[in-house]
Amino acid sequence: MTEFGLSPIQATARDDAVLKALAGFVMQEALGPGHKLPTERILAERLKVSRNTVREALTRWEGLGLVERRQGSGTYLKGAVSLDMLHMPLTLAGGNDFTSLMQTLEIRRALEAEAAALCAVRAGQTEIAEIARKLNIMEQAFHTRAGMSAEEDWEFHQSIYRTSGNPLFEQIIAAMHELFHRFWEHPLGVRDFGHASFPFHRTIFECIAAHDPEGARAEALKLIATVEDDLKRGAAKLKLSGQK
Amino acid sequence: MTEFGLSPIQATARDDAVLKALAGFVMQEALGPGHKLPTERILAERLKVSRNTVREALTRWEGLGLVERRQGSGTYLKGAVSLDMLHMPLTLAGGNDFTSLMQTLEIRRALEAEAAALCAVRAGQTEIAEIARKLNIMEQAFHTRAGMSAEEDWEFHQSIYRTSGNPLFEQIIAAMHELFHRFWEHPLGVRDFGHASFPFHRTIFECIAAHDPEGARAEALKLIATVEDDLKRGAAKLKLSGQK
DNA sequence: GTGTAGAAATTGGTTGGACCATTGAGCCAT
DNA sequence: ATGGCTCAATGGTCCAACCAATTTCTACAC
Repeated sequence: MTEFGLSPIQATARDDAVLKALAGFVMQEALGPGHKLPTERILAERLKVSRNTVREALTRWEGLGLVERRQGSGTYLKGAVSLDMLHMPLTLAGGNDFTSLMQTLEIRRALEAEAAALCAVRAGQTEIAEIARKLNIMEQAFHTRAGMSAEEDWEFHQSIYRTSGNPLFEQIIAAMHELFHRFWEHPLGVRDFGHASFPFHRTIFECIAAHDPEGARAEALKLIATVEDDLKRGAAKLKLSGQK
Repeated sequence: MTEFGLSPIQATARDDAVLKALAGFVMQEALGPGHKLPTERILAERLKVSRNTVREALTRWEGLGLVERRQGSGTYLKGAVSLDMLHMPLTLAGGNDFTSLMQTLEIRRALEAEAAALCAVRAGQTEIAEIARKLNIMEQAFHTRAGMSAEEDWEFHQSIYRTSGNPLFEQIIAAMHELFHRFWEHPLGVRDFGHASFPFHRTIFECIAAHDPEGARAEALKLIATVEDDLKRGAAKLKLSGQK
């Protein structure tokens, strides 16, 4: 079954060598997200490779979302980097129809419920306070801006994923989120999209604060159900065009 | 709610333009995995960009596992490419420890249960027959080879994901599966890994055939639980090294 | 004719140097 | 202080080579 961990050694692997050295440097210097790392020219000189090679290596990290390049400014770390890191690029094919939207929600339904349950189990006082903070910000934005609180809403959810203790939840759900919003270029649908989900944010939080995993799971499912409902209503409203 | 579709316009985005053009070319020519795509030099000439830029673009695709470069031979497609693709690089920090294994299982627990439930709802006679076939193959392999049936086991599960009607399940769980097995370089753990999960394959199938979504979900959860249990037992068995 | 070793062409990998576009810091006049 | 200016630093692009692995072609021996 196992395909032997033997990777066919490549005669030329300067890129990887550069990345390994750079990862070592990052760990040694204890650099974290936001920190700026050496100039391409400096790296090229220090590592005794061409600047072009350095660029290809950094391009890989950029593609992995580990690093952000700002022209005229520098290259900055965007995530935690360590030597023993596993990268698993996943490419999802999408379609622009109602079905695809629903499919992203089916994934979210499964993951969101599990993350909420895990969060309820593992959240400590600090994490609960943080989630409460995000919840208050979101509720306030919701009231002052009459429902326009997508940004704060998303941050509230993210704090839950993080507290689940499993980084994969945040990464995968974030991908679903992006996939969903990429198809949502046309807000022709329901005008008050998201209103129905509002009350469940607080009920989810209360279950988490009470360390009630099954309750949190149930409330998360209810929340997703309202979104699915909104979506179906929107699709029915304009079932004239773009159905296929 | 939307965070303003205004993406910070980037003056320079030659790389992306190259990839977009190349994706269009691949679709137009109906190229699939294994096919060879134009030389870097030719692409540079045709697209009126430097070969260097072409290389950075291809490096991105290579990092995403979409393409494979063979020096002296050419660049070959390794996966399906379409214009509307979402690339989601998953990064799992921490390396070779027990925690990472468990994290992939937490994701599988959520998705596997949901997929089984959806499958029970949506499976028709044809799909049920196909799943039954895979189940029989797997059970036979299990008995004749004394438990070594990982390949057939996986195919059985895949047929369930496909029948769920949502391709995202198969893609994401496949990623988790690969992630899991990449950590599993050391079968030092439990000798009869997977034995405990065997009976639940048939119970899951029976629930699906009976169109019982909640039953299928429950059985899927039991199956994952046995795997988690095996894993914990294996970890306890060699808790001397590599625990951190 | 056939097979094989070696030359030649092809192709990705690397190098070094140059220039452009953007950013940010310092400076100066208002 | 503020706004605009210059100017150095930095990432982005381009070019023209050359290196290394692979493939293809060719000529020679049999």
